[in-house]
Amino acid sequence: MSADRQSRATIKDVAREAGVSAMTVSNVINNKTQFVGAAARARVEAAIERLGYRRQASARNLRGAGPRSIGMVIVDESPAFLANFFTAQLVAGLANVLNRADWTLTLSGLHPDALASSGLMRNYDVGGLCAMVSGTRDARLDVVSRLCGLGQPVVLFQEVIDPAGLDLCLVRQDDEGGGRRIGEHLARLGVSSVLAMLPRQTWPAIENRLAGLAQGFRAPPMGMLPVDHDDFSAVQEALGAWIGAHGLPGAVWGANDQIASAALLHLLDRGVAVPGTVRVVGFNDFPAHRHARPRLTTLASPAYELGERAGEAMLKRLETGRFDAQDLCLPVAFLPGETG
Amino acid sequence: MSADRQSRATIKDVAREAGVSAMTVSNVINNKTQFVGAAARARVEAAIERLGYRRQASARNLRGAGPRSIGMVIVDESPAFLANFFTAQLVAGLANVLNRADWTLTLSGLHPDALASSGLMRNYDVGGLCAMVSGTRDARLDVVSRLCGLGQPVVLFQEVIDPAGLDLCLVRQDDEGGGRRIGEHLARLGVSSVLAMLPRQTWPAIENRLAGLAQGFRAPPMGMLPVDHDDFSAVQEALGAWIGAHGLPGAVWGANDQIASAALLHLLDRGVAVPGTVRVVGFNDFPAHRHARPRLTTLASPAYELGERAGEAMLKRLETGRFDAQDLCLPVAFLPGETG
DNA sequence: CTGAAAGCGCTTACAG
DNA sequence: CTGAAAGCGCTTACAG
Repeated sequence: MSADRQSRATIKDVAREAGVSAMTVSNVINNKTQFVGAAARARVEAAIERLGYRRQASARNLRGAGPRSIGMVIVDESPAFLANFFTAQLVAGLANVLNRADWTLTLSGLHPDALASSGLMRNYDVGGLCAMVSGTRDARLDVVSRLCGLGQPVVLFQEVIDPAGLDLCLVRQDDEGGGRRIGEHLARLGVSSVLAMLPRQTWPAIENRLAGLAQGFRAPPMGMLPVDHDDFSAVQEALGAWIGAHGLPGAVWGANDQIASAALLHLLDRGVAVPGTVRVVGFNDFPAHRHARPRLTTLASPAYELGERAGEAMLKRLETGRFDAQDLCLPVAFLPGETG
Repeated sequence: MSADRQSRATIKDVAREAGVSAMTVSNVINNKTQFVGAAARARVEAAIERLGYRRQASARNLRGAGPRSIGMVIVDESPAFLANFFTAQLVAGLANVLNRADWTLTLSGLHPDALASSGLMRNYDVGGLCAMVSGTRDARLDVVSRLCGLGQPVVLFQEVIDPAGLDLCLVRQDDEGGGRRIGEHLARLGVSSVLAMLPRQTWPAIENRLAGLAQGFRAPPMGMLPVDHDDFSAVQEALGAWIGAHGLPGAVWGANDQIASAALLHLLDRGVAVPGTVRVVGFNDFPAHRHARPRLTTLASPAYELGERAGEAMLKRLETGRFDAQDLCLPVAFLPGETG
């Protein structure tokens, strides 16, 4: 049905076809032009074309400088690990940087319990690892220590731990600065009090947003409401109950746009004027929300850029033997909408 | 800073440490239990643990049955190739199936112009290719013929071409059936006329949806309006202009949910009652739309399952030498909302 | 500028 | 049940 394994042309076949040695073919493939005459080069290129030769990556990696692939692992309870827009963008940025440099991206999504027995741990087939890890702080630190124990460079997204002494680089967005920007914005508008709605299982990124918010607002939120952020109705019920007990806040801040959207629609359903009576602000702009009515005031994540920066840092690390910096922090952009 | 290349333990190191031959280590790693005594096995496992040994994939692939990785290539003009929720879900499904079978997923996004000179074409480092290709029909067919020319199995998503004689399997959703379902639904409600809004650069999937719609409605749409589906305002302006010329249709069908959402909001802004005066229906449910008000009536895509099925088909093909079937078509589910 | 030899770390095929 | 030899297709290191 197709060209099978035994019929695949090797470097020797190309060499014979072109009337040169295998070495010369290798030099042509690798663009070591200083070692190859123009005539030989042309004959080799013609032979490659004629035979449909493709270099076998495994053989190259074995003798050469190791695997030319970077692993991206997303450790998450959910099998639909890319469902998240933030993650998908980040992976796209990473893949593009690597591909441009002739590196490959090996993507895997892993349940926390599956990590220990995964091919990622048992096999050596990538030159370095990028990771996005969810779960409790303990679970996350466990994953990180396993990955770092592999003796390969690791880039960790959206995490805050001390990288000293580890072959580790943190790549994250300025969640604290973003929170501060929101706090300042609300303070300037004369908002009296803020209700913060947060995912039940909190994250360092979220904690930083919250810390920034308190700083910028020059006061802590009047309330902190943990919610099941994936469950739209649960978020709304929680807000309803909170308002029943405490009355309307001056503003609701959702730690991400899913929460903020749910809160916004709940307020509108209650007949509360937004932003007249209550202001609503989110975090991590999700393009699908951009056209919802009314448009949510939020912050734009540099997710794609985070992926790019991670790729660049990793390639540089593999080249030089060490990470230039171990903590890269990208700014987030304020995105004024109609709700806050 | 870390265990470097020269310090990586090999199968020989493990063999020496365990007091067995390299062969026995290999047998343990590969679970060929019939060839290894329990005692030897235990000593090998202990040695692996002690040395932190990981099998080198390149060496295994070179001597063994070839690369244990599948390539997923997304050929798209946009560098943010995963921005699309459909694609991201599909990739997640594919990755999970492969990882479970101890295969790896190599992801790349490629601009159409970059394909010819890509590592994908020049190197042999995956056992098979899955592809999602956008662009005009000619451009897409060109990509497909290049991929099939590689002499490796190819799984192609959401495309309709004749796979006869090719080592090719099509994996797609039942776009025609989905369109028919919508047509029947609107006909049953007594809708008099349908305006179809389609992406300017049309796709086989979209054409099939449209064909199904006409069948189910027992009449072609009264109008076909091509729009820039990525541009929210452009979609709205196009609809406004169309209504100015032709009056209100009985229903608007958006070929995808982005278009339908934009159309819906335009109608509401004009003060048109939805679904009272005009019904609105989309296609390819996007979770972020599920909670927009009013909820869009649409169809749910089995995107994650498409990825899973593709992975299963590819693994089976690599095992048996041929695809069981060359055209897999998954059903879509009708998702009634409040707009149609 | 070109080539013959050795070797990367595994697995295959075979002998005991 | 265990092991010594050969070889996968490249690149490295060296000789001409």
